[in-house]
Amino acid sequence: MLAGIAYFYRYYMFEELFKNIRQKIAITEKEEDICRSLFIPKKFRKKQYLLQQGDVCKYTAFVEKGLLRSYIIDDKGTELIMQFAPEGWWIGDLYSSLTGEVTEYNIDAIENTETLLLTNQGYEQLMQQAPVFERYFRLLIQNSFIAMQRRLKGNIILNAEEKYKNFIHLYPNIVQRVPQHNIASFLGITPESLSRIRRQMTER
Amino acid sequence: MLAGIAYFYRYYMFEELFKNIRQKIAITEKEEDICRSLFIPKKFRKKQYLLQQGDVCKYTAFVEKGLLRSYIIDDKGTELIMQFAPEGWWIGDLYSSLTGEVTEYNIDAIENTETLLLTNQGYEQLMQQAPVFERYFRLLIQNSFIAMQRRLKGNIILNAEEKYKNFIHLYPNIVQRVPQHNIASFLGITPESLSRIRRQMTER
DNA sequence: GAAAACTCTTAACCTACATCAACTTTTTTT
DNA sequence: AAAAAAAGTTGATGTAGGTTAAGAGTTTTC
Repeated sequence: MLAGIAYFYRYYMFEELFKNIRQKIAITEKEEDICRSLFIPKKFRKKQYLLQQGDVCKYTAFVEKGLLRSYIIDDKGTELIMQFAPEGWWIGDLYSSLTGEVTEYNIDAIENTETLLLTNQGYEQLMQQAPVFERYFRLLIQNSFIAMQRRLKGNIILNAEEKYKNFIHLYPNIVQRVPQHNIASFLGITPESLSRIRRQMTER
Repeated sequence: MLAGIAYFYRYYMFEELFKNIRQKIAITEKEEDICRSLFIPKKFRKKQYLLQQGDVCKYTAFVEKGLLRSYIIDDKGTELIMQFAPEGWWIGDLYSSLTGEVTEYNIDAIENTETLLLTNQGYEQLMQQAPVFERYFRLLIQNSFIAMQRRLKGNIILNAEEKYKNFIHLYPNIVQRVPQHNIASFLGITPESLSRIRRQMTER
C-alpha cells in the first residue's frame, strides 16, 4: 500500500516531464524508469535559491509546477532577468555545468515551485543509459537557440513599447504571474519606462 | 591520375570541417566518407548570396575559407547583421530549414568564400548513417546557444563603447576583415556612432 | 492589525545615441 | 586613370528612454 502511494506520487511528479519528452521523442517504459531513477524531485519556496552567483552549477532543473527565474546582477546592482521558467521549462546554467566554472547567474523561485533536478553526472548517465536523450536535448537546445536568436533580434530592432507588446504576445501567461518590474528587467528597460508605456497603451 | 587529383582536391576541401568535427567527437574513416558523400563543395564570390529573405533555407553551410554574413533588413531598410561566419563556422537558418517556412535572413559573402553545403535531407541522412553526429550537432548548438545568450546579455547591459571593445576582444580577426559599418550593424549601433567611439578611443 | 517591505505610478530633468546632412577618403569599375 | 560607388568622418540637432525623487497603493511579516 505504501509502495502504491509512493508509486502514484512519483508518477504524478513526472507528469509534465514525460509530457514534454514525448513531444520530442518516443521513449520506452525502461527509459521512463531510468528517468525516475536519475531525476531528483525538489520543491522551492518563493524566493528560495536554486543557484547563486559564485556557485558552480550542479543541477539543471525541469519545472513541474510553479515558476523560476534566472538573472544576473550588473555592476550597478541592477538585475537582468535572462529567463522565466514556468511549467514545462528547463532552467540552469549550461556553461557552468559543462565547464565547472563558477556561474554569474542567480536562479530563484517567483512562485512556490516543484522541480525535477538532473545533476551533471545524472545527465551523463542518462546519455549513456538512454542515448535517445542525445536527440531530446539536441532538439531542446535547438529550440532555445532559435528563441534566443529572436530575442536578440527583437532587443536590437524594437523600441521599448514594441518589446513589451511582443512579450505579451509571446508569454501572455507569464505577464499575469510575475511582478511588472520583472518584465521590465527581462526586456532590458526600467520599471518606470514600462509603467509609462502601459499608461500610454491604455490612454490610446 | 585524375582520380588522384580529385581525391587530393576533396581531401583538401574538407580540411577545416574534419578539424572542426574532431574537436568535438571521434569519427572513423567510414564516417569521413559519409561526410564526403553528403557535403557539397561550393564557392561564393564576394557579395554573392547563399540565402535571401523569402526563400526557404535548403542548406546549412560550413565555411572552409573566407567569410560569410547573415543579416535581416528591418522596416526602415537598415541591415542588422546576426552573424559573421569565417573559417570553421556554420551558417544557415535553422528555423527555416526545420520548418520549411520562408526565411527572413539574407546570407552573402563578405569575401570570396569556399563552403561545404549540407542539404536538409543530407542532414537527416547524416544522422541516420552516422549517429555520432547527433552528438556533434548537439555540442555545436549548445555552444551557439551559450554564445547567443552572452551576446544578448552584452547587448542589454553594455553601452556602445563597451560593446565595441567587447567585440574586438572576442573577434579580433573579424575586426580586420569586415568594413566598419558591418561591425556597427552587428552591435546594433549606427556607423556614425561607431566612428565617434573609435575617435574617442584613440584620443585618450 | 500595525509596521515594514515591496510594487507601481508620476513628474522634472538628463544623456547616450540616433538622425540628418555635408564632406573626405578609399575602393571598385570600366 | 577617370568616374562611380562605397566607406568613413564630422558637426548640428533631436529624442527615447534613463535617472532621481516623491508619493500612493499592496502585500508580507510578526
